[in-house]
Amino acid sequence: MKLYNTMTRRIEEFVPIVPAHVSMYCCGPTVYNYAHIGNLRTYIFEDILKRTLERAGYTVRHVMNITDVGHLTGDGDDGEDKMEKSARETGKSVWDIAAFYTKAFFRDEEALNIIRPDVVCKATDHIQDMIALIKRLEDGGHTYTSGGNVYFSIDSIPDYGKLARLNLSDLKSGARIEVDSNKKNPKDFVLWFTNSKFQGQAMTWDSPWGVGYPGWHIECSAMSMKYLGEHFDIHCGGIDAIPVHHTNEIAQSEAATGKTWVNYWCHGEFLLMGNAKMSKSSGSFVTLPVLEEAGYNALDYRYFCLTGHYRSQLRFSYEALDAARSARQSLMEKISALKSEATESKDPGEGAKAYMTAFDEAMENDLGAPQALSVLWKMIKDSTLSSSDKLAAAYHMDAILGLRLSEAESRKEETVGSADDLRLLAERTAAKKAKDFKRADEIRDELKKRGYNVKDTPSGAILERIV
RNA sequence: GGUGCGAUACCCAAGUGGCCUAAGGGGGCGGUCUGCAAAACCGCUUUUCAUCGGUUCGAAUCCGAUUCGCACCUCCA
Repeated sequence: MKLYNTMTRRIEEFVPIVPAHVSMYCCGPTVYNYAHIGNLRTYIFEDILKRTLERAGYTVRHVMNITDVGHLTGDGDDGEDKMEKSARETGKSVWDIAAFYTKAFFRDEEALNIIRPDVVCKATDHIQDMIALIKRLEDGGHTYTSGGNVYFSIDSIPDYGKLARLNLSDLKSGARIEVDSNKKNPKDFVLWFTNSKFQGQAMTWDSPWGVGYPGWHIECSAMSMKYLGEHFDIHCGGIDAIPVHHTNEIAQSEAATGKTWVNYWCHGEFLLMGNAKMSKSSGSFVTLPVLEEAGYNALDYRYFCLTGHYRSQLRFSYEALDAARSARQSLMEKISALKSEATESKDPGEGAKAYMTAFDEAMENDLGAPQALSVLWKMIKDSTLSSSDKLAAAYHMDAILGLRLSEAESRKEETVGSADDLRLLAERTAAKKAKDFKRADEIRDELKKRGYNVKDTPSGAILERIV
């Protein structure tokens, strides 16, 4: 299994800390709003990574956090809590907001056939773990208190910014924002707030430094170490997390333990909307339910994501999504036909196995999903393979692709349409036989109005729901 | 101002020194089948990889310049 590691900027052979086992932490959603399809692209990438690791023979322990304490918005470390803002705008409590959007998030994940992580941990359930970690940093001399807040001092460690390859002297902190005057170094960041210029925070906890709430980065360090240990294999997220969030996570985690924290850093690229990235803060964004209401299946979006490499920007457009939908529907149609032709389930023959191997090789080479998908199509169209072999190979591939191919309806079992619809269909068949084509076409039009296409297959006419 | 990344045929998108006269999908066109359609199947849409120059026996792939686009240095997947 080969993976691109952001830390080394190279594709490396993956070597786990514990043989045959992978510990993987993924930055989860901040639940103050719906996830948009750009967010979801990253979770699809992580799901594909996990499935591929399992195919490669590893047992994966997958941990994801839910940021329900809210990251801040606006200027520097002293902004307004997004959850507070959302709560104020909707008139609900911050706890209600978090619960509502957490539920919505997992509904989207389910629709996209993303396997639920082994551990899903909420920040608000782990405040004591964060406090303990901050205490440890304080004892190690990595913190200072200023203006009521506890800061992490980046000058207390030798290699701050190594993931992002930040050149500290060239950075213009404050080029776009005002620097917090309490900071000794502009890149220092808050571990614990007791002093916010926004009063009336609903979420506060007691701590050795006073009543307040944790900074943005400490939750991922505290929870990942709690569930995966102080040294684990893979940490995932979106590329935007590299220069600040992951950089600070590394700083505080390695300062606390004094050793390497994570071996492999994997980042998913952005989904572009037109020519710009999709973002929550810009106000307008597309969610999965928006696509579903427009008549797309969530899996059309999953397929769309698979057509591009996870480390390349992918441009979203409805034209591209239409293409993905056509391709996926055609694939389901072919699987459906194979299901009715396949005779017995046995070990696939050599020809099919060659495709399966090519598929796995593409996936295990830094997740070459687009190439893997092309292997699937070539296999499907290979006339030298039996239907049984094709079906077995397709299922093997779908264990990673996650397109729910096995749920394609078999033509044999297909019973689309009500009794009345089927009676009409039979009447059309009779009319055709009697060469009453006028009547036959009338019935076909009527069925179309009812939402079905009529398909004349070698084994007789069938109905297909118009999507 | 600094730092990364990208530009591939009608569209999306792989490929990163010879197996590339560029995978796969979508769309379009033509054909087979059909009473006609739809579906299915077959073929075409492809000597071409932003531009210019260089390295090399050989470049979409490496180097340099140019143009355009994106991202990050503020929260963001």
